[in-house]
Amino acid sequence: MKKVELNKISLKEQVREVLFEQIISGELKPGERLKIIPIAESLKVSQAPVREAIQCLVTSGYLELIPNAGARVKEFSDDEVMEIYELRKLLELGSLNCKKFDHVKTHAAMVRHFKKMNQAVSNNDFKEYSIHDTAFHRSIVEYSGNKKMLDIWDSLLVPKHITTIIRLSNATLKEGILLHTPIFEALENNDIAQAVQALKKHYDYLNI
Amino acid sequence: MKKVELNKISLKEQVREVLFEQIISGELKPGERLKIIPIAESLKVSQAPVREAIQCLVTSGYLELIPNAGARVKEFSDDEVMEIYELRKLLELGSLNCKKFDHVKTHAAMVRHFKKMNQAVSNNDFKEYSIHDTAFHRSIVEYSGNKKMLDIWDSLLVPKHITTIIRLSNATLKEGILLHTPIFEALENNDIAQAVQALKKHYDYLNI
DNA sequence: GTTTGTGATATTATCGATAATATATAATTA
DNA sequence: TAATTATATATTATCGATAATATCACAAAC
Repeated sequence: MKKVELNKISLKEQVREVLFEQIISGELKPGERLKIIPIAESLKVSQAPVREAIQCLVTSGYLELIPNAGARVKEFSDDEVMEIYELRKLLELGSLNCKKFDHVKTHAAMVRHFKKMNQAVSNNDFKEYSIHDTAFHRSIVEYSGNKKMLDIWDSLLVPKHITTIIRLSNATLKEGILLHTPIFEALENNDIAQAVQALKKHYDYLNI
Repeated sequence: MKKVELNKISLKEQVREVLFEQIISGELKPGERLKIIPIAESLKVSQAPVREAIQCLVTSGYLELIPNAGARVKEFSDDEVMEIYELRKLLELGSLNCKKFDHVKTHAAMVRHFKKMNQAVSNNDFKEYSIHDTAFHRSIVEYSGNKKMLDIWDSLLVPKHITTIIRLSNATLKEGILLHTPIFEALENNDIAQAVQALKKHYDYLNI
């Protein structure tokens, strides 16, 4: 019988996933340097796949490259964080106005994540809250019908995640719930204009 | 005296630039495969820098990677092109509404490029027209004050360039001029709302 | 005539070594 | 002591070779 190996992912890709996980989990902190040989040894691969994985993460904007001095986890200034939020707002509002925007699917996803967000508030579970808050917003862009738009929205996620996970408190969670309610209520009524207003208010509240 | 070598760019970066140039110039056509060893030999470098340059271009979305079968110049479907235009429209309109948007600098740049566009129409120079058309739109995003926004806008440029350069005719050039005039006239009067309307009309004309 | 199998070839993915460069430490001078 | 230089060490950038995988052409079977 022929030996079949489906889904055999390249080492480069596997290394990239490991490093990505370490970046968003905070195990690798902003500013921290990534050294090729130690990483290669710990993962029991040669330098090449590690180098390539790092290159990918640099191009994606998660790492910063200092020539001949390696890559570090990118640090985001307040200005950059503000830029990223501005873009998120723009993309989410733009998604609502896309011709192919599917408000039914968006609303269904929102109901699901909104419930989880409420549970997370009860349990004081910041991480869980953060996950569903993100998914809530993502669903708007997801059903815009514009894949490239979603790619770009996703690319803004890591810096957002890194910089906000620390600042969450129970009070902000409860405020968060209040900000999201009007958005999917508007979509429940198939009122896009109203949803746009509610989303604008959400971001206004964050001074964006 | 100590020998200083400024601007010594890595081979990977140099290879990336060469390949990038070949992609936007059309020398490498959509769908065409990039083979590492021939490229390495022709540029007189080893495989590693070529591989890394290709990885970068894949991550940037200019090339497509088929595992164990190399990279090809990405082909863009009509749907994808439409998505890209939707995003351009969104980013340019969003830029006009940015807090830090500098309409004075934008207008100055526009005047410059508008003149060149008119010259290009007289000379029937499609390439020159295309360059200044792009620069015209880019200046809106450039002076939005949001660098990340400009990065994203730039990343949409290659597919746009590849897919439109072919379709230009003298008639479309003349139409183009008419579409751009109201935009910078609005900015001349410091009327952002009017500029937004003019830009929307421009994209409406293209059915976006 | 179409499908399936087989081997030859081409190409990518990965490897570990070396050259180029930066960083850290010690020695030297003012 | 502070600044400078020399030396040692660490790390990246690049290299060319090998292993793994895909592609192609052609023969054999149905």
